[in-house]
Amino acid sequence: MILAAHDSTLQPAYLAKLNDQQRLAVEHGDGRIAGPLLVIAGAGSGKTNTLAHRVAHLIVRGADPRRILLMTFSRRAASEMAKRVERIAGEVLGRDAAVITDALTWAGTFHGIGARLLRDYALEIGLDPAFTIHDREDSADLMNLARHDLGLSKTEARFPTKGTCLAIYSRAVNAQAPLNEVLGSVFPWCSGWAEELKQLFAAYVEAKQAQNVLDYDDLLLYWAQMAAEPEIAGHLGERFDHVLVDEYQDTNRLQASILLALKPDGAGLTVVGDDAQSIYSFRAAEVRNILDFPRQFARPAEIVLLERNYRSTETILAAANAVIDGASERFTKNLWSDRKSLRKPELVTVRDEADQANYVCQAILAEREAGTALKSQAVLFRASHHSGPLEIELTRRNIPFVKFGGLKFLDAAHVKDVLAVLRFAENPRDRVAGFRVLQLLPGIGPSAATAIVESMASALDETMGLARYRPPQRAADDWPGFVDMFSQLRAGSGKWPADLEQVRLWYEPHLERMHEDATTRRADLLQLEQIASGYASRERFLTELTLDRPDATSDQAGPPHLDEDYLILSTIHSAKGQEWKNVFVLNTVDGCIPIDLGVGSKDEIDEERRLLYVAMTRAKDGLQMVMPQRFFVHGQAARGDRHVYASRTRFIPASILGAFEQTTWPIAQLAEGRSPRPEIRVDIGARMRGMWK
DNA sequence: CGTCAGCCTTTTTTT
DNA sequence: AAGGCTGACG
Repeated sequence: MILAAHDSTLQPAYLAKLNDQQRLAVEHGDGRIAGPLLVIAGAGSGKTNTLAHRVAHLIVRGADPRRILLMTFSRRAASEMAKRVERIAGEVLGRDAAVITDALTWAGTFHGIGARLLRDYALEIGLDPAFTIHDREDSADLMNLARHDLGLSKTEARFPTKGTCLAIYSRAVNAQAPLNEVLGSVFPWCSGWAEELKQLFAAYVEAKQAQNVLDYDDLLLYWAQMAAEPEIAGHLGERFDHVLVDEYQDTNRLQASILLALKPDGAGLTVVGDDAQSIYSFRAAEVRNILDFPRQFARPAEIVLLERNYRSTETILAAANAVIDGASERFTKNLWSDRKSLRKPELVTVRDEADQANYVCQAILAEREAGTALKSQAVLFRASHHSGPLEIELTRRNIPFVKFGGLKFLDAAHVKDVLAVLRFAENPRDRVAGFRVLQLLPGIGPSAATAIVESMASALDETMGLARYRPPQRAADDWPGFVDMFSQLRAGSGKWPADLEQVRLWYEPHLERMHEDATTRRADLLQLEQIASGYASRERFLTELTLDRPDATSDQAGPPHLDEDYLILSTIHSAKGQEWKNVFVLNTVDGCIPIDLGVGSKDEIDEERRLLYVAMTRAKDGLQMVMPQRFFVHGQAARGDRHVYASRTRFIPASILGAFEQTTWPIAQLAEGRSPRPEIRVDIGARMRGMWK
């Protein structure tokens, strides 16, 4: 033993801080490569902490950190994990810990790790290592090109849109299921197009290969294919002594097959998750992955259950347990906590979304007066747009906030434009990028852009092909400047992030020509330059930005500085793994959660229930769930704008109301002796408008 | 060929 | 409420 100096009979102090179950998980194999381990970790049960301890323990016991593969759901989670590992290992190893944990280089998301491995093995699997990665929008655009080429956009009956096509493709890849099965079970309204879709997907795959681009799914698919190749599989598996996976309930079949290929006997494999928090089945996540894990190997996995919750008060947990108890199928038992509290979670009835926004604002400010920083409070919601009215109200009242989930600033047209220029320079075969960039020039539309891209593809050297092209008369003025910039970027004197500044300077005149609000947009580009300076090279920047997009939108409220206090707004999905002292859940009504889309199969409804459970279990001390009674619905030409009335979410039936405190806001409505108003309401405003329609 | 205006559908969550 | 497709105009 290399680290014999550390007496193994003497327990390191960090182990004493864990409970029995946690210690079992940490000490499994006691630092050596052991059989597979499954940790079922309920919400707030110290999951991250336990996993970090396990990694630290492995290192303390002599494992080589460069040979530990740690896969988390987001990069934020990965760096958080690395920090904790360093702190824990530091207790034993002292100053050396920082050096040792710096060597924990294989920590990241499945997709991020996949991208790195594919660049590494590119030559062995016939891939050009300079590949660029398409995000979902880019993929959809490429799908659309193929869709047009095949004449599918002009069919008699409506062919599925680019987004739907991509969703079908992605589902089939990630679930490892045949097209017909996917169509039948998830996209029944597209079943009639099976043959055309097959053709389309074949063309899509060919286009990706011709252009040397990979989409998100490819990062897993190529990895899985590579790992299925016996010679490479051996090499790959040898590379890592320990493989640890967090949030295993949200992995799909493709990811499970990668793990199995990496460690066929499960040796050194640890997975952690909670089936009650599985909320990504729309992404083909497969709960069966975690349920079936123990039986997957010749040597069955050991199972450790973490059921003690350290996060929430008893009353919050009681309410959350009551909600999840209604689920039809479940693996884990109820969590328990000994954090006493007299305060039950609140169910707050408000009149409409405007009142909801007002209520939340005043409640948040009241909590802050009572000493809870804005940062310790969060507002969660099912769909990104649910927070719209609240965002307006927060801005009006000058309450700083940061929103996670939903549209990101990377999706803004001007940011995409600039990134497309960089990607086009990085990989001139990337047609989606080229197409977008070329059409920025006035006088160049779809057909000229196609011609240019073709001319580049047929030339030996892309830059030469570009330079040789004679632009249309109307584009003549802007053409030389563009070619100039492109050549310089291609020549790649390697000055990063100077490249980005050069692109911005070129782009600014176009920005002003195309957008009214050029000033605010330019601010975004400057922010992008800030972000860019944190990356070592153009390739790293492009790859990592695509795989791990900064998720807060820079908002009208202005990007809060790091030292400032700000409120957190987040979709429930993006709130995964986080916790706050005080949590508000918006729109706790049927139609919002569960969301009222499509038919809503039993499985889908179950997932919505788990979503509400995840939202509730984010709260440590205070939980308030707001129920607006009516919603304003736009559109529907026949009816015009109108109100619809909502009722309490079906996941909180009358039988469990006892777990909640029910209140109404504004309080005036509860005035003494005032009887409840009849449920008849008239929207006078809509009537007045209706008079003129 | 490029651009702009108007009509139609679609409508969640994310790597 | 937004994006995509079509058709008319320059």
